[in-house]
Amino acid sequence: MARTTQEQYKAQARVLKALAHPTRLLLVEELARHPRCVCDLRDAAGLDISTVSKHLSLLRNAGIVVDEKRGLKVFYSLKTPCVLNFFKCVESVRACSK
Amino acid sequence: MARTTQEQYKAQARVLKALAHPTRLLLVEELARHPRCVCDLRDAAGLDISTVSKHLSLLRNAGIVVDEKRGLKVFYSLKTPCVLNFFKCVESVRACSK
DNA sequence: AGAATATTTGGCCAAACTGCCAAATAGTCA
DNA sequence: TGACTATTTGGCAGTTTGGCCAAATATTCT
Repeated sequence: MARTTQEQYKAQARVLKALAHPTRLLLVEELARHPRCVCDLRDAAGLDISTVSKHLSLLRNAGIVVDEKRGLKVFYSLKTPCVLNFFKCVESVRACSK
Repeated sequence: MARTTQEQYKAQARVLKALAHPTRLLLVEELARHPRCVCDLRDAAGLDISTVSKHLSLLRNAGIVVDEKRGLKVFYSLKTPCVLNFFKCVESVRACSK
């Protein structure tokens, strides 16, 4: 297998960075249950809706969620449910590092 | 299962954040092969040794690596090899999001 | 002790991040 | 069209990040 390049590390880091924020982890977990509109996610996060919208847009750019407009509302859902594996991974790191 | 708390999200985010940098991913991959001293890792990363030292200290604080002094050198190694699962996870996200 | 080597720490600076508010945009409905 | 709702965008302020250099620290060896 070829050595990992600097570009590959950057791409990997982009994905991890997108998830590396408490609010975005909460959003991902909410979306794991089922698709939600921004206003529902604002309630779940307890932040200004513009802040939530920016977090979602960041997750979309990272390829983690997708959005779909229905009438006035925009529904977000997980594009890559495999991202939920991260939760388990993180918990094992935290368990190991006790 | 109890709902994830804000504190838990913060703790999870700290782990992800520690990994969310190209240089630190490179360091982790190097350490996955075998323990290395800082000077070797500096060569692998191609950065100032003080910069590498700070990245390693950050990884140590996150519980991802441990250090051991041997003579003049300090050897770092993975504390939680399970962290390597992240590479696979990230690659699947990137694969999903094509 | 003094010289040499390996690492860490502190300081600096430019860039990125994250929250809020206000304004702009898009869609619905009377 | 005009009012209303949902979301996004732009801008501001305070904080964090990540690189380098210089200085401090720790260890070894003569």
